[in-house]
Amino acid sequence: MSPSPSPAAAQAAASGDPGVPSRRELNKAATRQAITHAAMDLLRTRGPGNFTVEDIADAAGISRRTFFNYFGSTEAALASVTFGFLDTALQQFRLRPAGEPILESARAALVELADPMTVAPVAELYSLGQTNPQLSRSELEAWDHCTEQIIDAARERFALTAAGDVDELYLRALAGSVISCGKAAMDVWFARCGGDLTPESLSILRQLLIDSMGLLGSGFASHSPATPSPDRH
Amino acid sequence: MSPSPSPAAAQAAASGDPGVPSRRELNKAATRQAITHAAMDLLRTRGPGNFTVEDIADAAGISRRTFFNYFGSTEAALASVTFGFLDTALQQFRLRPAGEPILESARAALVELADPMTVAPVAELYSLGQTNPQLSRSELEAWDHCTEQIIDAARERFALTAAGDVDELYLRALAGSVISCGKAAMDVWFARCGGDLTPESLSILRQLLIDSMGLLGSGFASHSPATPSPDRH
DNA sequence: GAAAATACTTGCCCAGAGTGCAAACATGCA
DNA sequence: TGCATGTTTGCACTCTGGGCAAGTATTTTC
Repeated sequence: MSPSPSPAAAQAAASGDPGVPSRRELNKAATRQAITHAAMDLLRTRGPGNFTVEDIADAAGISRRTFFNYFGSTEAALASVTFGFLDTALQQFRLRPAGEPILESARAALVELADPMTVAPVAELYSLGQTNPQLSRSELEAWDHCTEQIIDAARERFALTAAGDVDELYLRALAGSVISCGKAAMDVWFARCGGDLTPESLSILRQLLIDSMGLLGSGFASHSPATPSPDRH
Repeated sequence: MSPSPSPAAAQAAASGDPGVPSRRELNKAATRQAITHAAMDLLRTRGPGNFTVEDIADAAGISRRTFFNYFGSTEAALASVTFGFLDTALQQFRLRPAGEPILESARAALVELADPMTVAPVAELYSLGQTNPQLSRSELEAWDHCTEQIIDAARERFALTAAGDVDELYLRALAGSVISCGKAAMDVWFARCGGDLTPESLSILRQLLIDSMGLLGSGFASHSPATPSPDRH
């Protein structure tokens, strides 16, 4: 309808993201959404392992074949929820000033996750999928993928401040540990609060994330592990 | 043939492991071995993704159906190699004195992995499977499984020295970080030495494992990351 | 040491996963 | 409008994974 939507669309397609999304992009995004929604619905109503790709496709109003154009498996469709969640953290991390200590950046990025809109889908996925090994495997993959991305982000940042080569061991060990600690905080939170989304529960999550980064920053100071540690051991 | 194999066998079956393994146990162990060997062979000769469960079964001299009595998938069969590898580390960890600082125990356990016989199968698996996403997923699972076990081992240990409740966050964050650092060391080693098994290469691996534990113990002290840290840059 | 109990293997069968291909359809661009 | 390019779909096919029941090996009992 608009006289010249084309150039804008072309630009959007050519460059990365910004600009006006084309019709095709909108369609794809909508289909993607429809699929994950349908998958989550089925997970809720039938429980893990009790529905097929065909069921999801039907519910999403597409063909089985098209489902596979978007995701490689039921679990992948569900894991996209976790991917989105972790991408949020990653974005936050990238926004932090380059001069900041890296653990501080990580802490800040992780704390952003303790937000109702952000954590809700993951909390639900977690509580529904707890028992299913297939699902857990996909979750692991999501966390691992995030680790890789943090490594890249951290490498870029260091490349700015330090000349010469970056210490790969430092990078990978740090990124892996940060993610592990984030995961640990989430696990403890789920175990303790059952994925509750009340403000109190979220503030517990926030504190757990902060504490886990604190532990990491202090080298897991050999305090008696029964002492939660905020002040001296 | 022997006059009374039965009582011994019964005892072996009844109790956990020790004692004389029964015929059945030997057969099962042999089949298991045959499967993983066959799978590794096929991985070597045809490359990842280019052989089926049926191929493995044929090569191992069993039926396809029997394969599935042992492993749920091709990847699971291959991942058993990694499981064995990580179990070695876990055993070492459990053998450490309870009073020792936990990071020191972890360091000691991980260093044991830098042994030709232990690391060889994993090194091969790693170099062959690098590209295959299915395989990597199974590897992730193995590391995660090991993390869970370390958590259990550490919890037990703390239960001895500390009264009262154990801090779950501390436990999970620590175990996760230790494993992540071990993984990081392995990754860097593979990238640098390509899974070489020469003494020099193994000594590099050993040092990487030690260094990664050092980083963890120092809270990733905010040194310039380009400085590999043993002495000053 | 033979028969009964138990564990393991195998073949058969079936539902579902995942993928290549080509025809139909939608969108973008001139 | 009409061509180029991207997306969806149906179809056919191979492979996975697992239930079941009959067959075979091992262990236990008498």
